[in-house]
Order: sequence, then structure tokens, then C-alpha cells
Amino acid sequence: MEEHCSCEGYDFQKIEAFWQAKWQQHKTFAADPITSKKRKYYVLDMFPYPSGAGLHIGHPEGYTASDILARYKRSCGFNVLHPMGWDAFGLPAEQHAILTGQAPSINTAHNIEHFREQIRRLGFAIDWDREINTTDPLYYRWTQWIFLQFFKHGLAYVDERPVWWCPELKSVLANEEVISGYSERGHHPVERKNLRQWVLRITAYADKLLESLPILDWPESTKQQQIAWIGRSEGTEIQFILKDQPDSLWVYTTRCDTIYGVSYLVLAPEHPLLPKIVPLTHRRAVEDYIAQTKRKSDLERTGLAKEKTGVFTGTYALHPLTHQYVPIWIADYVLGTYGTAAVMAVPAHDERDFEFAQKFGLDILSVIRPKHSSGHDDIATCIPFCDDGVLCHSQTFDGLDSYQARQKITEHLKTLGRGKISVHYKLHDWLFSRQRYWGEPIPILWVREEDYHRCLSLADFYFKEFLPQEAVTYNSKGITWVAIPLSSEQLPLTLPPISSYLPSDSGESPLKRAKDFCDVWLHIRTGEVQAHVKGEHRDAHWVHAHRETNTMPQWAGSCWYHLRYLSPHYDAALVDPQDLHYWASPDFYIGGAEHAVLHLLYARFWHRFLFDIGFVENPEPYPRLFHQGIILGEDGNKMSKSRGNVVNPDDIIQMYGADTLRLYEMFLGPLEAMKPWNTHGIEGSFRFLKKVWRLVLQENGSILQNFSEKDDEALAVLLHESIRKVTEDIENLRFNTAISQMMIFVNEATPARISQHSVKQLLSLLAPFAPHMAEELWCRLGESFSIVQAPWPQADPQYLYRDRIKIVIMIDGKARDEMEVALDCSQEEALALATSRKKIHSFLREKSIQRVIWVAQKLINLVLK
RNA sequence: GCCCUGGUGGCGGAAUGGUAGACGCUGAGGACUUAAAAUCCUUUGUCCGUAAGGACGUGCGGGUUCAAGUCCCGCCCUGGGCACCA
Repeated sequence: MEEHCSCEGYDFQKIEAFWQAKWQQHKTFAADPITSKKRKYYVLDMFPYPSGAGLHIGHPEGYTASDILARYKRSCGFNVLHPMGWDAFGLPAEQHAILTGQAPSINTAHNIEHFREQIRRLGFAIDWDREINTTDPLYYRWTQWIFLQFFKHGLAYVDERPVWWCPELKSVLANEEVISGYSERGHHPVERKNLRQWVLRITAYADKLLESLPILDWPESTKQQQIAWIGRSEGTEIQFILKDQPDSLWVYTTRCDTIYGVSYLVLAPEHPLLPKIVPLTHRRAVEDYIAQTKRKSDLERTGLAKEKTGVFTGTYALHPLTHQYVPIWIADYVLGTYGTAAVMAVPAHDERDFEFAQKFGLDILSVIRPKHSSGHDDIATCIPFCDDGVLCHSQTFDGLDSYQARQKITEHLKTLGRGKISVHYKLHDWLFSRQRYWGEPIPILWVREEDYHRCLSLADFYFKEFLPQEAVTYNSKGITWVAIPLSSEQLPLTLPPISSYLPSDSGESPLKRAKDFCDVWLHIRTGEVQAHVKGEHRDAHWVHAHRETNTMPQWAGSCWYHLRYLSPHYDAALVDPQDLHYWASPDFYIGGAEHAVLHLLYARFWHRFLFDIGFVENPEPYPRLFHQGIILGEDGNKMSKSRGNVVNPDDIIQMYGADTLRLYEMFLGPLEAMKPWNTHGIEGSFRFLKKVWRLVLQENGSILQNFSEKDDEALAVLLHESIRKVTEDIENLRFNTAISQMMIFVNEATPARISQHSVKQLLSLLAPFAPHMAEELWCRLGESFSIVQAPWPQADPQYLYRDRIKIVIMIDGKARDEMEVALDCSQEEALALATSRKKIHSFLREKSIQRVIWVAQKLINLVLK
């Protein structure tokens, strides 16, 4: 094989193809074995969903950033792991299958080919031997295994619950996939529907996920989003006894200091007690209202036109402290899914209650006044007053401030047996099943209750491994079915081929169509599963079972992929403990901010769970996270087909090469910033690379002969300043200023002023950004393959030191002149020098110096009278 | 409404409280060329001035400081997230 590419000019296509082939052939970027004495560095990208559209211009941004870091750390002597894979389950592939009838696996494989080739052509330093694919049964075997761990520990359960159902997609969607009444993908309207679902008990981890947030090196905005999403709120639950009825109502409030201002209670239309407590006289109105609410789309109910609606239930409750009766209403501004689905309404101190009370003519009792006033005028003018303040009209609690009052009143209610401290979260348990084909099958069988009990009575039933303490069951047509897990030897449970990928109109999974997959015989002793068992073999241990046909949501595979990269071929566990011990957590994780609460919260949950059950060593999966910004279209808008402002990376590579594309995307601006693409701008990066090329080679492609023996002194200083700056900037992910520093150096460097050795140092600095060109010129200068194995250049302090330095002379804080002084120049010397200068002298003619500010090595500022 | 970002030339952006506008793009002028491409040189915040030089200038209004794009207070606007969560 050739040492380098044999083109004369900068033929980037030839050069890039040449080096990509060479890297692949030599496995240049394979991580060293874990026996390596080097320190490790694990760089992780959020792996892509291989869509049919191929790579968009945003992908190379994050990938180039992580690649620069990977290559830089490698040069610094680290054992670097930089893997890539595919998050390949998901709806688009399924919809493609519905349209074409082709199995999603075929289309997915095809898309992956395309993605891999596109990524390869960007020249990333990836260890391709570790490529993973969430749809590979050898991968999802472990996704299923983790699910069974959740099941075993009581964190996976089934529940008949209202879910978001999208008739257009014929699919159930998670809360997070619904945006103000429409599906996130496709923007179709959604409605509520009751379906049996698998749910993961993420709420059990709410506090853990909250508590470890502060120690993470993450963008502050993402932490804030997670805090808001979890939505922890501390307050009081208060019991209200109903008038003339045995039942009582619990309400939840964070403002129990306002309890003397309660003038009515409000229940959510979904409140379970409603059918019991509404008297006949009001039943009709209440039922009508409930029906009305159900018909409302979520957009109508929570949308911007929030006109309050509601009806009186005809029932009253006893105020626990004033002992007066307050009316109970229902209104859809109280949510059925939060708190106790019931609130105490305090119109004087809550905007929503105020609006409602005004509309329906309910009492407004003011019991809090602003801290720094006592006049009645204030109270009248600032209602509703929703801040903390001082209590009034609150019997023995008058005069207390809100904070103290909350504690005292809660305490008082507790002694009366009418209240308790309570914590609620906005976070709901994670709806974990989808009625789809293209996802991980949930590895559960359903058997009749009596068969389940027969199993348990055996000494050695097969599914002990994942047996939960409490059975998971559901009821259908009078039969109780019990969930029993597969064993780990039975994993992976692979997707069966099916004839049509369309879900049924009732919303059941297309897997239902695979009869041999769904209806099976199970041997309760061995766990053997067969579609058909011949009569003569059918002993008493064979029972009928049906498989769970729901599949997991797309987020499942990405919850633990950071672990699988460490030992992608290991088959005794999800990760080899030795690999895990060596590589530990990613040292750097980069991806888009759009995953701030979905992927990043789910992955933290799974990882924390794996930590709790002893399978990983660190409680948090991603100690250091970074979001690259979005690259906008040239018009400053988000790139989109409809706007026609999409830039295709393939076209850019064709015209300028991958090195230029990489360099330009990094030069555009700060990595985290949102920045518009500019077609003219890329010329600058291209010109810079051509300049570097000409710094080494003549027009005919031979090496320049007139390199200086030694660097020009000023250029040597600039080189070492550049080494220092580029190194520092890479460490701080400030790639745009690192590039501009290299430009400054190259603008100054001419063959006559620079030594070959210094050119090579420059190439080392450039290598992480434009690896193909750096590699090519490196080898043409007679160095051996590969430049990534050359050590990172070190800035020589000898060149960074200067004995004379430029300082600024200011008059009244304005720069007027500058001069060169000795490094150790004193204030007196500087003052003498400054005042002797003609220009400064003219300022001193009419005024005298009142004060001198001396900042050593920087400036002298003369303040005049 | 609440939480989080950001606001600097014609454009993308740069500036540990210390010469605002580095670097790149664009524009203008020039060199090379029969011509073009490529390359190179000069210039490019606004205003006054022939020039030297001066005044103004980092969303708006105040403040702290010898000195503010940077720190503090108030406001306006862009982008992102949440949104009747009691």
C-alpha cells in the first residue's frame, strides 16, 4: 500500500478516500485492551436513529466535536474509546413497513448501511468493531433482561389506564410524545382511551433522580428542566368530612396557611368518589359535566382559552378549623392525575380560584396580607394576593408569617387527625408499552391464575429467576391472568415475522397476528414454550399461555447502550464487569438538548436501578454532558424541507471535502450556540486548508525545498502561543477560537520563516480538526503513519516568556497611547516614561495628575484634575 | 404566567473588570492573467476632518468603579422548556 496519496494539488476526494480506507484497514481507532497501562478516556455521542433521510447537517456538528476530543486525547496518550451505533427501533421504520409491506428489519438494515457510510466519509476516529444496534436480538436480549429485573423488583406492572391514543398512527403515545393535543411525530390529533399497559415505576426513583442532579457536570438549563419535570412539591393533605355522609375528602395544598380563606372545595371530574357523594338532585348536572369534559380534547381543556367551567355537586364539607360548611364543586381546572384530585379553593389567594369564584359568585375571604402593610386598602386592591405574607382573620394564627403558619397549622391539623405532610410529583410512572411491531418484545407470558399457583407449588419451577414478590395480574372476561417472566436462557425473545404491520382498529399490537407466537403451550417445570404440543406428549405440566404482545418504546434501547459499547460481544451479561471497571462512565457525552428530559431522564433511571441492584459501579450514567447547538438554515430558520433551506452534508463533502465541512462547522461559533449556516462562509475554511497545503507542497505536489533551518524568532513565539491556545481551547471545547488561532499562525507562516519541524507541530494541532489533510501532509513530510500516534505538541515556556512588554497609557480611563517597557518595570519608571511622551504630554498641559492607576504588565492610567 | 438562554459592525462571531470588533465572510480598490478560476496586496463600525487626530459606539434606563460588552438594580426584545401541578 502507498504511504500517502499521490495527487499533485489538494484533491480532497482522493485524499479523504485514501485515508479512510487506511484507517479502516489498520483499525487505527480501535481502543486498546483494558490491560493497557494508559489512562482511559471514553467519548460518547448520542447515537443516531438511522432515518431514511440520511445524515443531516446537525449530525456532523456533535460528532466532529467528540471526534476532536477523541483524537486529541489519543495524542495526549489516553486509551480512547469512541464508539458508534444505531438506535434503530421506532415508528418511522414501522410506518415504512405499513406502506410497503416490507419487514422493518430490511429497511432498517439498509438505512444503517447508508448512515455508516456517511459517517465513515466524515473521517471520524471510531472503533467500528464495537458498533451496536438496538434492534439486533443479541443487543435487545439484554434490554429484555433489564426489563425482567424491573419486573422482578416490582417496578414493572400493568395497569388499565387512560392513555393517549392517536387514531391516525393507531398507536398509544407517552405523555412526552404528545404536544398540546397532537402527536409529536406527524402532528395528528390524540384522544384518551383506556388500555391495559405496562408501566415502569419511575416515581419510586423521583427523589434519587433529583438528589444526584447537583453533582452532575451538565448544562444548568437541562438540570432545571429535569427538576421541573420531576416537579417535587411539599405540602399538606387535609381531610374534609362530608355533610350527612360517611365519606370524607382529602385535598392537597402547598398553602395550608390560607386555610381560613377556604370558601369551597373543587374535585376533578375524574375524582373516584364522585358517583358516591353526589345527591340525586344534582346527579344529572354532574354527569353531564363529566361527559362534557371527556369529550374535550386536551387542547380545549388546558389550552390558552382557559375560561373556567364547573358545576355544584349539591354536597357540602365541614371545614376542619372553622367548622362551617363549604360547598363542593367539580371543575376541570383540577386535574385528575395530580395530588388527591381535589383542592381547597382560596379565591383571595389563588388566581384560578379567584377567577372561578368570581364567575360563580362564591365567597372571597382574605386571610393573608402583604408583609409590610396593615391597611385594609392594600388588601382590597391586590386581591388575589398569591405571595407569602402575614395571616389575618385566622383565629389563633393571626400575625404569623406564611412560612411559620404552614408548619403550625399542619401540626395543629395533625393533632386533630385531620392532616398530614405530603409530597407529590408531577412526574408520573412511565408508560412503557406500545401497540407496535418494531420494538423489543416484552418477555412475559400470561397464564391463568390456577396454573400460576400450580407453578408455585412446584419445587423447581423455571421462572424463579425473575419472580416478583407480588404477582402482576389483569382481568379479562372474568378470567384472571398472571404474568410470568421468561428465564434469561430464553432470551432474546425475538420478533416473529408477520403478514401485516398495521395495528388492529382496537389498537392492539400487530404481533397479535402472529398466532404461533401469541398462543402457546408452556411447560411449567422447564419453561419450554411451543406453539403446538401433540396430544401424546401433553402431560399435566403443559398449560396454555399467551404472550404479551406489546413492545417496548423507542427509549428502551438507549437507556443502557453506554454500557454495551464496553463489551459489545460479551454474552454472559449485559456488560463484562472487568470492562465496566476499566472504562467506567463516559468522560464526555454529547448530544442535542431536545433529549433533556426524555432520554436523559430514562437513562438515568435505568442506570440508577442497575446500580441499586449491583450491576454497575456508578449511580449516574453520564457525569459530564454537553449539548451542541442547532445549525439553522441560511435564512436563520430551522432547516426544513418545506422551507427549502436544508443543507445536505453529502453535497458539502462533494464540493469541499469532509475536512472543510468539519472545520467550518466548528468555526461557525461556540459549540453550544444556535448558529445559521452560511454558504459563503465555508469558503474561508476551505481557503485556510488550501493555505496549509501550500505551506508544505509546491504546485506539482513535491515538498517545498526552501524550508528554513530554524524558525524565525517571532514565528517561533507565535507557534508556541498557538500550541498553548489551541490546547487550552480544545480542553474547554472552544473550537472556534482554536481554529482562528491556527489561522493567525498560518497567515504569518511562510516557508522561508518556518522549519519543517514547526510545520509538523502545526499539523499535529490541525489533525483533530482536519484529520485527512493532516495525515496526508504528515506522511509526505516523511513521518510514519499515523499522526494520531504522534504525541501532542507541548508549548515551550522559553518562547512564551518575554522580557519587554507592550503596555497601554490611558488618560482618564481612555486609551491614548502605548509603549514598550521592561517586564519588571515599576510604576515610577512607567510614569516617567509615559509623561515624557509627546502625545501624553499634550494632555498634561492644562491639567495635573491627580491619581495614577498602575496595573503591572498591562496599563498605566493617569487620572487628571 | 413561570423556569432557562441570549442581545456586540453589512453577516458569523472574538474579548481573566483593563486598547471593543481577533479570526472568517461580504463589499470596495489594486496586482498577476489574453480572459476566467485560483492566489496575493490595500481597505472595510458610525460621524467630523485633506491629514494628524477627535467625538460617538456592545438592546434601553439607572448605578458601582480610575476603568463596564463584562459587576449590581429596573425594563424591552429573541430563542428554548414548562404551563390550571393546587
